[in-house]
Amino acid sequence: MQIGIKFSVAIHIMLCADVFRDDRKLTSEFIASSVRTNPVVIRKITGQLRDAGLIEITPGTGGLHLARKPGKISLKDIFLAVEPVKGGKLFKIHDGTEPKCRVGAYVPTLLEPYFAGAQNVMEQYLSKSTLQNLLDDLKMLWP
Amino acid sequence: MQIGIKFSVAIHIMLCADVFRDDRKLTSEFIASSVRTNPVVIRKITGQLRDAGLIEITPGTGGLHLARKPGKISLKDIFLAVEPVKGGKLFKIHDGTEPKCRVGAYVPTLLEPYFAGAQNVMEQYLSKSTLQNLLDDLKMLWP
DNA sequence: TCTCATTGTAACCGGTATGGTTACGATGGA
DNA sequence: TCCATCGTAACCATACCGGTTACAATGAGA
Repeated sequence: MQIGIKFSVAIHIMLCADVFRDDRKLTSEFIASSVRTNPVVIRKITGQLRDAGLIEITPGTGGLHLARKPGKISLKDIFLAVEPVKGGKLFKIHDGTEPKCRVGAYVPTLLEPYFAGAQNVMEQYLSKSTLQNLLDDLKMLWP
Repeated sequence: MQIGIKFSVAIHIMLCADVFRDDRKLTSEFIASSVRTNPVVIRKITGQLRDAGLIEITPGTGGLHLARKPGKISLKDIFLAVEPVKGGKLFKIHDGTEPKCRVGAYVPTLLEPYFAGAQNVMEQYLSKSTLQNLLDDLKMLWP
């Protein structure tokens, strides 16, 4: 079990959106060439980022840009935009347990807050890192 | 994308192991009746818990018991025992990105520490909750 | 030694998610 | 009107999930 690549690709897209902002029109074709995948894969993800209000896309002509400053976009924003976490719960809990059993009857209720807490600290952590942080790091890596 | 029910079932098994310790022999059949699933599902998970050194199982005769005190078993121990997180990395990162691109060339390296950090805080959180905490909570729920 | 409840494990199955691809209509500026 | 581009549906191969059947191996007790 792993969280899929849509999250990392989405971040890749957002970084391109800022870095190439003044240099070129950011088409799905160009971004796909940087990610090395199919343009439709990019368009599916940009669609989700747009729905979440993180980017704006010009249909027809083409091109996209960030909807807010990179310092105001967190990794949590991006994560929630593209990862289909069913019902917002990262951890599944088995249900339909035996109600006559001293353990089975309570397990789902019991686990709920523990799982919610674990998910919460992770999202909290992601919300503290912004696109700006990544951009700063990226520029440090450039020759 | 969600983390599967093996984790919650594994916790369920561990709770049974302690609660019914002195009352009955803990067969996969009995545990399955509490979880309301197939005994083989239980045996597959108990096999992983045994391999991780969290429980001991008597083949032939049947029955299982905790390998250490509930206060010494954390949710992280259980999580790592049963969830097949490939390569230990919770977040996948797309690879094969365009090396000639100022963004593509660095994205995988760039994201690594952010993702590791997010995974780390979650596991850290899980490591702070023990089976004993759950047992205490459970007893509070009993009539 | 034989019996029998139990565990370990392989094989299989339907359902669903993933990641990618093709195809085509809709959009909007030149 | 033309044309590059986006939006979206449809499709595909692969993998994973959760469960099920089947059967050999185990070990206590008659």
